[in-house]
Amino acid sequence: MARENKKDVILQTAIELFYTKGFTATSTSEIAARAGVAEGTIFRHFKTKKEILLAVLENFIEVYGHTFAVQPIQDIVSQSKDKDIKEVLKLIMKDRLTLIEQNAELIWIVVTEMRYQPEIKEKVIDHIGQKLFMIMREFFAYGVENGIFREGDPTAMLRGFIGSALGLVIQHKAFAPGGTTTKSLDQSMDEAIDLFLNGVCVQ
Amino acid sequence: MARENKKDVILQTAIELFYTKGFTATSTSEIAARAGVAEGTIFRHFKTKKEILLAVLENFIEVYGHTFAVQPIQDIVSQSKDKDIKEVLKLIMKDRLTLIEQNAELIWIVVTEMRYQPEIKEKVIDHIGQKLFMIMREFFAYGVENGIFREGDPTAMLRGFIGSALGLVIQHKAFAPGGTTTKSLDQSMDEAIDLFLNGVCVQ
DNA sequence: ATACAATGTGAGTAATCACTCTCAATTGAA
DNA sequence: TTCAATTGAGAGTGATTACTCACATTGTAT
Repeated sequence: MARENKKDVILQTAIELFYTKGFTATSTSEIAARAGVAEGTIFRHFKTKKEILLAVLENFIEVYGHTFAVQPIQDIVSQSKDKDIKEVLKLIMKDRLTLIEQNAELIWIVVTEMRYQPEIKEKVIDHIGQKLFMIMREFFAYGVENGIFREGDPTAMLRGFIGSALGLVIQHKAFAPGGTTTKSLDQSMDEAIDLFLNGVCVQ
Repeated sequence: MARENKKDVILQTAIELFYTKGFTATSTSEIAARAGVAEGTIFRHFKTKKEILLAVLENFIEVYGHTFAVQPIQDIVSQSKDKDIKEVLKLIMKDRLTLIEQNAELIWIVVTEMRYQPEIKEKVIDHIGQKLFMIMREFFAYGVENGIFREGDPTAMLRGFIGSALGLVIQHKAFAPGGTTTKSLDQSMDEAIDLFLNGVCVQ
């Protein structure tokens, strides 16, 4: 019941509802009811409903602007000395995939609403896109230099990686319940990473 | 002004608006205004607003249930005899990617709304998912048998392929205008296909 | 304890929503 | 032409929307 708490509860409830129902389909009255606060309280903390979405976006940017982009480089530097570098790469990718999977709700909300609201799109591109692009360039450049990756456009590699991750997440989040999927997420990740690294062709 | 025309005009307008604004954010009055009909006319042809979305879905199923899933197998069977099979594969993938690119609006609407409306999800899984899964199993099984693909789960391969395509489409549809992308879609496709076939690692 | 600002509340508001209803225009068959 | 059915139209409906406002409660500093 602390003061700062209510804002967080509202935000968390909003994320849940935005994910399950969509932004426009979620009413402020429903957020209030589910958060256990009065509707007026929402507008005490957020000027408009859209501002809640923007807060969600900042949450997203915070997570992915830092955790996603900065950490893996530190990891790869500290761990790549004594281990097989391909294994380290796998670990890092798995770590990234797990992060994506864990924040699938945030990702979904931002990616979908990005298409409808240009301001969000710009923010995402500015804060995530460029940073991610630069980091990935480093990431793949490092791999290329050490003879792990072949020559190629880092953007294409990044796109492929994100595509693989998205495919995984979509399958598990959207199709898994009620579908025929019996494999664990961990196993699927291994397959996806292997496929991303080695392709489908016989070598 | 023909009778059957108005229904088509309404549907087409709805697709445009659903794509640019989202389903719930699009009002029936706006559809009516943009389609140049009275609001009552909409409900003469569609019982509810949701029924318009279901009509969009059937449009989607029609296109992808046949054109997308059935035809490529016929193509690969008829063409793989005398041509380099890897080239045939490329052609087919390119064809599929183009189809996805061309129907990106339909795909977006269905994929997003699928998450919110269980009935749509079921229909998509029943009509597209399973069909696509079976076809792809054949597709990759054929490749494995002929020593083109290595052993592996067709589902993972399918997921990777769809991921690659999604990454491409997302990049081009969501980021391209205003972004730093200068490459043609064709070139990006080649890169994506190459990456999907051979992976990022040095062989 | 008192004062003051910050936070919480819920009834209230105008606008908009999906949808209905009544009636006019158009159609096709006789 | 005549009749009946289908289709188009648009004002009207209750419900719901995001948001406001006057007031109650809380926390903090003096």
